[in-house]
This record gives sequence, structure tokens and C-alpha cells, in this order.
Amino acid sequence: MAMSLSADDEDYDSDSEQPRPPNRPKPKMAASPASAVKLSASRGTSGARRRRTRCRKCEACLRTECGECHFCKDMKKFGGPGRMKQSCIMRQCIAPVLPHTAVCLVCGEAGKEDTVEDEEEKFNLMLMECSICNEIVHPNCLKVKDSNGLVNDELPNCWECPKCNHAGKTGKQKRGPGFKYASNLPGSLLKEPRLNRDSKEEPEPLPPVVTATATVPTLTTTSAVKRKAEREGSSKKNEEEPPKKRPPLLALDSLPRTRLEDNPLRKKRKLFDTNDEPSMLKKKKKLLKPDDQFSPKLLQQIKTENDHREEDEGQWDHEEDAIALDRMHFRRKNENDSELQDEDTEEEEPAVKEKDGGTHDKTKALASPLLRTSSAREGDLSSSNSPRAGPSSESGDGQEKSSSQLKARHQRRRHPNKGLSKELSQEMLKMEDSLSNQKLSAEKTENNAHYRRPLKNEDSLTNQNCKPIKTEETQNRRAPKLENSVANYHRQPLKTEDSSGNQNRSPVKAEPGSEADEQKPRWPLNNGSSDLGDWLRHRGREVNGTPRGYSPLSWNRSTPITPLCPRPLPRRSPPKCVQMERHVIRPPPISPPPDTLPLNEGEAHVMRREVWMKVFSHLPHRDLCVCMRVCRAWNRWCCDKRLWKHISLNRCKSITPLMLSGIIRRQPVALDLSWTNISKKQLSWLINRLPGLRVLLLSGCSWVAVSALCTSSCPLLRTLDVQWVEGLKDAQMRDLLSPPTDNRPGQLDNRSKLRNVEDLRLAGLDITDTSLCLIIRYMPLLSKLDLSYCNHVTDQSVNILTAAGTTTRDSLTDINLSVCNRVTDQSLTYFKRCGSICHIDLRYCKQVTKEGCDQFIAEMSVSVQFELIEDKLLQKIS
DNA sequence: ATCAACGTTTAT
DNA sequence: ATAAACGTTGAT
Repeated sequence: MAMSLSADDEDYDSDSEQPRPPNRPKPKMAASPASAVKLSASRGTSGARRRRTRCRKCEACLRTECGECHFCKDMKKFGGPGRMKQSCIMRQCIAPVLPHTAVCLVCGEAGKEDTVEDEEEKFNLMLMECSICNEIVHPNCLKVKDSNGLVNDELPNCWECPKCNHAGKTGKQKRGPGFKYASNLPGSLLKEPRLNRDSKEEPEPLPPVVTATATVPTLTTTSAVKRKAEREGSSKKNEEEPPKKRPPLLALDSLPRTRLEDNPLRKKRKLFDTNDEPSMLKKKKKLLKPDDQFSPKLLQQIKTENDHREEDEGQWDHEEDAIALDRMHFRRKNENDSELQDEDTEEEEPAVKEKDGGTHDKTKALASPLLRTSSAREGDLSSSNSPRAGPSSESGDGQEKSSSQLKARHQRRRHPNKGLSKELSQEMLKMEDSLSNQKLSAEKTENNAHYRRPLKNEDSLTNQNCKPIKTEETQNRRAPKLENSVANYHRQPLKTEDSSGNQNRSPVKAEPGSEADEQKPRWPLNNGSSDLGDWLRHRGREVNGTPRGYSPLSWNRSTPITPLCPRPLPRRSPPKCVQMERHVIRPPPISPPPDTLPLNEGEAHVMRREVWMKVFSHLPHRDLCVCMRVCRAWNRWCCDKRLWKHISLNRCKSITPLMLSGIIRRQPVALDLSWTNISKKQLSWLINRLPGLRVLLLSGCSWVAVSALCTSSCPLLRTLDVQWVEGLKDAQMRDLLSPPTDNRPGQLDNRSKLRNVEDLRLAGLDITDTSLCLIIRYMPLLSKLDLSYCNHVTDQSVNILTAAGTTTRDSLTDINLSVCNRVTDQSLTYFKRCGSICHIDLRYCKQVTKEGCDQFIAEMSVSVQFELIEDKLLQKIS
């Protein structure tokens, strides 16, 4: 009661910020009730709508309130007025569940899935909420079993019931109930304000990450999947194609108003599918997809569903990856010239092409009995990894269910996620083309049969074998748009040149194994998203070239940077806008990955999972992505968190939603986003979902993007690389390091969000002693500091770093001042005060002399032995 | 009874 | 279109 009491409000109002936010006239209460009533009424036949509640198991639910977001600040516990009554942004449940009190509209009983073992049975006994009519029933209690319900994997216990589905309402509603998250949340990370409108807003389709879901055998056929994809694709087209600018809206507008009115709930959701009218297959389109690329013998043996290959593709994430790869081939042609364009072309073109197909998608979808909507969750991350918890037991069940569902004879279709990104859809289309054209033609029944074929024939009926596939998330998440392409644009010119940059400092010195370094081999990753795949390729091409050498000496900050300058040119491609809002990342599959690899004969391959894992551990990410396409088991295995501890998108010109979700699912410990055009929104979105992130490399990114760190928390961050971040100066460092200032006095948290950083890389920044003061104050654990190419750094700076009373003085082990022309031998005397110093890099510091170094070594020899590894590069002799 | 917060309405 | 507000539901 407290919260809502008006009295409280008053008080707060009076003292706090605005007297009374104009918004809400207090008295208004009446409205709500009315609405409530209305709602229930709207709900039509069914009873009152059941509000969903948090699952309490997902990563978000398990978090504690951040205390910093809009909603937290509103809470009384954080000193706010308590008017908003919203969950902390960081705690918005990923998979809200039906309340425990929910019961079947027909029989009045609760979910009874626990009473049976069989997946299918479970499905039939669990409560399913229709996203269209909101009715909650046991599938078993429906009389209309003939028609199929369309299961929405995005939300536990959510589907489009047979009735609605039958009525042709399908597809309208993109999301089921429970999706508030996203953009409607003020301040939501998901929704960051479009930074640049410059960048185009095309909604980027979110690439679903593919997941492999091993869990369920798939019934879903490719076709099903496709359909979904197609549908989405089509919808997307609608949205995107036209005027790129207003994607979602278009769709909405296009929709018949009536519909909206019909179902109030829908209003909020975006409707994409408008066009779904069956246009029928025209689709056989273009590209064939070479899916067979990998068909080495081993693969052949693998039982995976070769037979069902189609299915697989559709279903798994990696499929996408694979697809992506394929796609790459196509692209390459175009790419050469302009990257920007190419991206556009890539995405757009396809979209265009698809139009025709789009419409018919729906048809197809309808046709095929089992469509699955989103699915993403199952797939992927293997094992235990991801922090993001699976949504509740239910979710767990859900997965299972889903599988069962899929197979369910009722053939439920999956609901296409609307959110699919264009790409995705495209990809799907391609697949379809190649794969299933033939099949498509076949009608659903056929498909069903086909798909259902159990991997193991016998059981086909039961589904265990055939678990549905789930696959990628089809959701529509939208990625944030990359903001400032423009910004990037501008900034780039400055330091340009080389791309070698990413290693920015490499020329000077190789970074002593930072964590990141260790894994280098693996970095190139791709999450398996198609995008990644592309990216990888890209990289192969471009990056292969090694960094071009430059002479550090010549570099001069003030001077126009010559080619020597380390800063690589960022890719310009204008990032497509990605809209993250509404993008809900699905939790990784709860079920453990399979331990064995089934072969065609029904036997299991002699090598067990752990052995395979050892093999996989030697593969670069790119190859892992390929492996993920092989079979379901490999898909799961290859997505194991252990294989993706370090993910690098270094210099990836455009970060797509697919990549982002792929990253989230793999929960890397280290993430390299250097020299990418990642936007603030994307970065916020990412780091808020990577609670275990230890290493974050953002060199060469824009300050706008990096500023995401000001509002997001990375409590475990140990290594932060913000070298060559354009626009990162003292003021920005302050924003980055300062603890939140708006906390109420009582709960003031003086700790910086970056307080645990031990390795800080600031090369190439125009920072002064002001920043260093902040650093010594807020980064007590700092041991490695890279200030190379910082022309404003002086002996005084070193004095500050090593001054008595600073924690840095004792914690500092590695300091890089190379190419800091204002540093002199005097700095060496300051370093004598550092108790832990082991590595001092003064290379290319014009004012540092060899004599000075020798003297340092001599004086230190009393306690510690140092040596000159290279000119002006001092290292402690261990 | 209390706390949390969902889902909608309202204001801007 | 977005942020704020709030009645009411859900959990404890």
C-alpha cells in the first residue's frame, strides 16, 4: 500500500524534484479501473486477463536492483517517490510466467504438466495462454484439436490458440503477453534513444541467434521454420523496404485499424505481418544454398538428420551461421567496392527480392503444421553456461514442451517471430529455396510426416526423439541502431590509417599477455550468426594483412596524423540500425548437451562429448561455426561457453543484432569490439547482459558508444581498453569513472563502476593529469596502465600516479608510456616509489635516455633487479 | 498486510 | 513516440 499512497506521493512531490510531474494529475485514478474493466471485457470470452509475473529464475530475476536506473531511482528504497512502480531495468524478467493462480478456462484447473512424463502430454496438460484472445487453457481441454495452435517460444506458455489461429488471426500479434520490456520502458537499455537519426533507422532484423537446440528433435520442419522466417521476412519487407525510415510504423499503419481495435492488447505490439495474405508460392527463388558444403564422410555418418537436412537448417542457429557463410559468397561480389553500400545492399536487396515470397510465407506457414515461433532459447549455449537463466522451471518445461509440442500431433505451428530480422528471413528464404523448394510444394501433411520422422523411426510418435527444433530466436529483436555512423565518420579522419591499429600498440610493444592476448587465436569469432560468419570472412581478407608498421616516433598527436598513426580507419559502413528494443534474449537451453553423437546406424560415435570438445577447442571460431551446422549435437557442443571465452569482433564494420545475441548466448569473459562501429545502445545492451565480463576492448570506438559504460555496470570488469577512442578526454574520463552522483546522501555509493579495473588502456587519448587523478582515486586495483601516445602525459603525471597515499603506487605493475614525448628521466625516479612495478615502457620517449634507464636499474638493484629488454623498455627480472 | 511490479492510461 | 503515473494483481 505504501507505494501507491497518495500521501506518499505528495510528500515526495513536494520535496523532490518536480512538484508534480505534469504528467499525471493525481486524481486520475478512475482511469485505471476503467481500463481494467475494459481490458477484461476486451478479452472477450475469456475471463480476466492474467498478468504474468517474473519467473524468478532467469538471470535478470536473479539480479539485484541496480539502484541506478530510472525505475530504481523512483523506488522509495532508493530515495525516489515510488510513483512509477516498475521493476529495475536490469531485473526485467526474460521469461515472465503465468501466475500460479492461473487456471484453465475450460476445466478450471491449473497446469498439470508435472503429472506426466511424456513431453507431448506435458504440453497438452500445461496451461497455454493465447496471445490473441488471452485465454488460458490446457490444450487438452480444447475441442478443436484439429486445428493447430501456434506456439510462441518467446514466452513460456504462450501460443496462438487453435481458435484464433483458425480464425486467421495468426500473425498479427507479434508478441505475446508479457512483453513490456523493451522500448516502453523509459530508460530502458533496450530502448535507447535513437542516437542518430542520421543513421538509418532501418530496423534491422535481428538475427536470431541460432541455437541449436538440441533438445528437441525437430519436428519442425524447415519449411515450418522457413515459413516463419518468411513471414517475418515478408513483414519486414513491408516495414523496411519502403521507406526505410519508419519501419514498424508502417506495418502498423498498414494494418487495418479494425484489428487493433478488436484486440486492444495488440495495439501495442507491432504488427508486421500485415501482408501476409497468401500470395502463394512464388518463391522459388534465387539462390541455392549450398548447404552441403560440409559433407565429409564423417558428417555423413552422423545421424543427424541428414535426411531432414532441411529441418536442421531452419532450426539451428548455426544454420544461420552457415547460411551466413554462404551468403557471404554472394556478397563478396558486391562488397569489394564499398562496404557501406554493400551492407545496405545486402540487406536491402534481399528484402526486395523477397517481397513476393513474403506473402506467400504465410501461406506456407499455415500450411505447415508445425511451425515454431521463436525458439531461440533452446539452442545454444550449451551447457550450463549462460548466466541467463532459463526461465523458470516452466521454461525448462517449456523447452521440453516445446519439443513435445512440436511434435505434437496437433501440429502446432510456430509462430513466426515477427521480429526476425530481415536477414534472418532472407536467410531462411534462401534455405528454403535451396532446401525445400521441393518440399514447400508439398503440403503440410507431407511435411509433417516428413519432419516427424524421428530420427529414430520407431519413436517417431513419441516425440522424444523428435524434439522440436528450436532454433533461433526468431524474435524480433531489434538491434539498436548504430548510432552515429556519422560520428564515426567524422572522427575517423583524424587518426587514421591503419588498420593495424587494432593492435594499436603493437608496434611499439606487444602487449604483455593481457588476458585477451592469450586467446588470440580464438578471438575471431563468430557467433555463429550469419553476420558473424560474414564478418569472419571479411576479416580474413582484410585483416590478414598485418598491421602496417609505422614508426611510433613519427607519430605526433598534434600533428595531423600521418599514416603512421595507429588508429585504423573504422569501417564506415553505416551501420544499419539495429533496433534492440523488444529484443528479448532467450535463455540458453536448460537441457544438457548430448553426450554422444548419434550415427546413422543408431549407434553412437565412439567419441564422447568431452573428447569432441577437446577437438573443438583447437578450432578457430570460424570453424566452430561451420561445425555447428553439422548436426544438432555438434551444434550444441560447439556453442559451449568454454569455446567462446573470448569473442572478438575487432574491426567488424557493422555489428548486427545477430552478433549481439550470439555474444550474449555465449557469455564471453572477454569481448573485443575494437574498431567497430558499435553504438552506445548496442554496447549498453551487451554489457548489461554480460555480467561476467572481465575484459572489454573498445579501442577505436566512438566516445558516444563508450559512454555506455557510464550508465551500465560491469562489476567484474578487469580489463578496459579505450585506446584511441575519439572524443575521450578528461571530461569523458570523469563521466566514465565517477560514481553516480545522484544517489541520495544516505546511500551514496562512492565507488566507481569501474572500480575493479586492473588493466586500463588509454593509449592515444588526450587526457591530462586530471584524468590520472580520477584514475588513482577510483581504480584502486589498477596494475596495468597504458598511456602510450598520450601527449599530455608528463613527469608530473607519473608523479601523481606514484604519489604517496595512492593505491596505484603499490598496485601498479605495468606502465606503458611509450611515445609520450613529454616524459623524461624524471619519471623513472618516480617509479622507484612503486613497490610492485615490473614493467616500464618508455620506448620512443624522446626525452628519456638510456642513461636514465641505466641509472634506474642501478638504483633499483638494491631491492629489485631490472633489465633493459629493449631500448627504454625496462622489465623486472624475475 | 505488505511489497513488488504489470499493463495500461495519460501527459507531454 | 515516449515517459510518467497508477490501479490492480501477484507473491509472500
